[in-house]
Amino acid sequence: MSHTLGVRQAQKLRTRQALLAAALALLEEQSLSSLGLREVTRAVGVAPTAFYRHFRSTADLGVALVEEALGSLHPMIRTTVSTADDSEERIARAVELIARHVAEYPAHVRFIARERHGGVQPVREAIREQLARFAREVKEELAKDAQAAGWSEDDLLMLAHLYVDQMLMTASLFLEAQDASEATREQVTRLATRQLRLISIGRRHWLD
Amino acid sequence: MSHTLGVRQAQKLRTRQALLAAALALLEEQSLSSLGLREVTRAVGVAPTAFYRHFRSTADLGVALVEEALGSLHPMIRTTVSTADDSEERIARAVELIARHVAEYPAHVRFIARERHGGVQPVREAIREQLARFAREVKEELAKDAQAAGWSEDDLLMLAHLYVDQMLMTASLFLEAQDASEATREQVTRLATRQLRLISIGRRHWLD
DNA sequence: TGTACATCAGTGAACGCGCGTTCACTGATGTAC
DNA sequence: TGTACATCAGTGAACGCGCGTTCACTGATGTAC
Repeated sequence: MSHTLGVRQAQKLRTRQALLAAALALLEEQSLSSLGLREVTRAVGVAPTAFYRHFRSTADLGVALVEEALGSLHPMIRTTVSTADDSEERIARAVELIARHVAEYPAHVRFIARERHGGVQPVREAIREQLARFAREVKEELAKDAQAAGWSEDDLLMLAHLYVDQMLMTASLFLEAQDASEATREQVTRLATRQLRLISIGRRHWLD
Repeated sequence: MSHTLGVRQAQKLRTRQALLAAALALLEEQSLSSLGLREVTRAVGVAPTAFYRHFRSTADLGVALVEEALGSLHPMIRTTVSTADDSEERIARAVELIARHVAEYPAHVRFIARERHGGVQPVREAIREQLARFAREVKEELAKDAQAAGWSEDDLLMLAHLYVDQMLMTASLFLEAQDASEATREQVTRLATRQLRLISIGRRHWLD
C-alpha cells in the first residue's frame, strides 16, 4: 500500500495550512495577542468552530507558526554564519542572503521579530528555544573554523548568540525598508555590513 | 502669582498618570495591540468615557508611554555608553547599570522591547525615532573619546546603533531572568560582559 | 465488488459577555467684576 | 470678599457588534467483511 495521505487527512492538512497562512497574513498588522479565532476562520472561509479541529487556541496556532517560520529561517541563518569569517566578500554575501530571505519570507521574519518579545508566553518560549537551538548549531559551525583555536566553548556560544541576534536585527531592518527606496535598502546593507565587519574584527583579536 | 497647577489641572494630570501606570501594568501580560480602553479605566476606577478626556485611543496612550519609558531609559543608556571604552571595569560597570535599570523599571523595559516590533504602527514609529535620537547622542559621546580619531561620522553612528541595540538586548535578557535564580542572572551578566568586550575589541582595531 | 457500520472534519444556531463609542448630564473649579 | 456665569473632568445609560465557546448535526471518507 502507498503511503499518500487519505483524502480526508489531505483535506484536513490543507485546511490547517490555510488557517496558518491566513493568520500569518493577519499578523502583519497586529500582534498574536489580539488575533481572533473568528478573524482567521473568516479569512479562510470556514465556520469558526472548524478552528477547534486544528488548534486549541490562537496561542496554540502561534506555537505552530514558530515552527514553520523558524524552519525557513534555519537554513538561512546557518548558511549565513558558516560563511561569516573575516573576508569582505563573505560578509557581503551573508548580508545579501539575509536581504533575500526577507524578500522571500517577509511575514515569517515579521512574526518572529514581533512575537519574540510579544505578549503570548508560550510563543515567546517556543521562539526562545528555537533561537537557542540555532545558536548552538552556529556555535558548532564556528568551532570548525581555524580561528576558533583556543576559544572556550562558552566564548563560542557567546559569539554565536551575538551573530544570531545581529542577523535578526538586520532582517528586521530590511523588513522595515521593504517598501522604501532602493537607496534606503542600500543604507541598511551598508550598516549591516559594517556591524558584521566590526564583530569579525573583534573575533579576530579576541585572544590577543 | 505662583505657577503651581490649579486643583483641576492637577487632578487631571493625576488621572492621566494613573491611566498610564495601569496600562503599563496590564501590558506585562499582553501587547498594546490587544489592550482595551475599558480594561484600563476599570483598573484605575474611572468611567470608560473618562479615557477620552486624556487619549484618543489606546494607540495614542501607547505613544505617550514611549516618551515616559524612553525618558527613563535615556540617562541609563547615555551613562552606560559614555563609560563604554575598553577597560574591563568600565564594561562591568555598564552591565551593572543595565541590570539595575531593569530592576528599577522592568515594565518600561518590557514595553519598549515588546512594542519596538509590535503591532501598532505609530508606537513602533515613536520608538524608532527615540532610539535613533539616542544613537545620535551616543555617537556624540563616542566622538569625544580619543579612540574616535580617524573614524568617519558614519562609522561612529554605526557603532552607536550597535551599542544601543546591544543594550536593549541585554536589558531584555535581564528582564527574562528577573524571577530566575541568582545564578541565571550571573550568567546573563557574563554573556553581556563578553559581548560588549568583543565589540570593544572590534572598535579598538577598526582602523588597523 | 458491494454492503453496513464507524469515523470525524466541518456546520450552523445559540449563548452570554465585554467591547468602543455617543450623548446629555453633573458638579466642582476657575474667572470676571 | 462675594456673586454670577463659564469651563470642563468625570459620569452613567444606551447602542450595536463581534467575540469565544457549547452543542447536536451532517455527510463524505474509511474500514471490516
